[in-house]
Amino acid sequence: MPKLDQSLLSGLPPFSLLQPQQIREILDHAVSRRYEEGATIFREGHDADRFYLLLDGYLRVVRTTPGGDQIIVLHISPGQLFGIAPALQRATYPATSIAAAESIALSWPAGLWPEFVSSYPGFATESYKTLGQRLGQIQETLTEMATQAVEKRIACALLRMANQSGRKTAEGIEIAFPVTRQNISEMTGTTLHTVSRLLSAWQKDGVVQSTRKHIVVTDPHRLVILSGIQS
Amino acid sequence: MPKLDQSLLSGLPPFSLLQPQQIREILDHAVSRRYEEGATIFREGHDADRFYLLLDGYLRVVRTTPGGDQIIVLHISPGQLFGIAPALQRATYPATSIAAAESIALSWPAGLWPEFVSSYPGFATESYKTLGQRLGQIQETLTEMATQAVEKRIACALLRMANQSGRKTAEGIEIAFPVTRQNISEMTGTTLHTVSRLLSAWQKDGVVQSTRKHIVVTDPHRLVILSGIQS
DNA sequence: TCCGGAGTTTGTTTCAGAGCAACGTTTGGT
DNA sequence: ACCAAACGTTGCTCTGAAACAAACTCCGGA
Repeated sequence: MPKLDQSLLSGLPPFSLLQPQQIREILDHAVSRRYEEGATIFREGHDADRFYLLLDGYLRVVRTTPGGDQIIVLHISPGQLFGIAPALQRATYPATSIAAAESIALSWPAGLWPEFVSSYPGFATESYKTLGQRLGQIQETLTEMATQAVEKRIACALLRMANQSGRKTAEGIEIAFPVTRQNISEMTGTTLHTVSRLLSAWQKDGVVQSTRKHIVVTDPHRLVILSGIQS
Repeated sequence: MPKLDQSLLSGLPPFSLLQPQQIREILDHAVSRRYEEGATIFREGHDADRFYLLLDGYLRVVRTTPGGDQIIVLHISPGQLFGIAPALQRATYPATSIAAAESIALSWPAGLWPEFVSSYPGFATESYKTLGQRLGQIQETLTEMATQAVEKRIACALLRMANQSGRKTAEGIEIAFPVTRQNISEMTGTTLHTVSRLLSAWQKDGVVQSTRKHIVVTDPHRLVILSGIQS
């Protein structure tokens, strides 16, 4: 178990109002674990017995259809709570979460949630705020999926990843975790073939630059235009 | 303002644990309003200054794209809280809600939410439970949208409406509020043309029976098969 | 009773994108 | 250093569903 430090939590919104003593309490009850790329943190349908906080890395939250198709519902970045089904009175997790890159997460038993909410000021507020954002985000994805053509959906997906995890580099905005064409197709409800073709075309146009599992958005502005977002 | 009665609330999950005195308090702060079919309760992007409870009728929760396309994110049935953006620390509503049939709703100022949560036992728990279900439901719709063909999506949409608002009649399960082909197309991300064709075909096969704005599922079992759900 | 608009049906045309197939390339394990 | 597996590319075909077009039917209001 890695060494845990107060500073890990004190900078994060759900815990930022707390006293050092309280943070110590929280860490005392936490289990810390490292997950390799591709490892599963919890599975859809399993007992929702813990809730989690991602310290480092990136996660994919994934649902599988009875037919075996997968789709990526959202990504989790460091500092975010996830697997908070227990807070919503759910008996089981509604989706699977998988490490997109090597990741570290803390977790607590589900039974501790009410205690966190009542004992730690701002914790409930911040958690439900996150939840609200997530709900809004999914609604947006749904809308997009229902109304936009494949090309725009893929552009949006790239922009969303760039926004959430983008590192600025000399060439452009680099997506901070490994992404395959298959992954993008699972975010947009298309096939890896179509994604591959589009990415090639965009690369030719100088909008993106990609090697296997690694994407840099070289011309964000043009991608925004392709995504069809206006404002 | 219609007359409000204790029994209106005492049977609903968020309030079922409360004392008559507490319910009286809640009603004292509530505003009750009637909405005609097609009326807007609140609009996407507007200040989230109230939260609501649907007493009677049915609502559509709708999002509009910059391009002017609409999609129906979910339906609200009597007894459900809605417009609870304030509870999620959102400044604005993320979607528009429209009365699908003549409806009656109570509402309270956003500022009262924290008080409800702290004063009324079980209120927070039940509300967040509803929220969890809704999140799960939207994730499911998203998955469906991303992986299933139009025919299956429409079958699923019909089943969902039948489930949520179905009245058992001699002919089958009747959807309790007015639905146009256009509406169904907005739930499934297709065109009213495609919906019309499919509904006609299914009518010929004896699976559904529909007149304008009114649908009865005559053979639910066959519709389940068409929807591709297995278990 | 007639009119107009909202909702529905049906036919035809068109094309984006899925499906299939085959091949190329990178990567990590032994 | 090699091999196998994972990942990516590209061409071709074919179909599901959108787009376009044109009536038809029902309903409420003047």
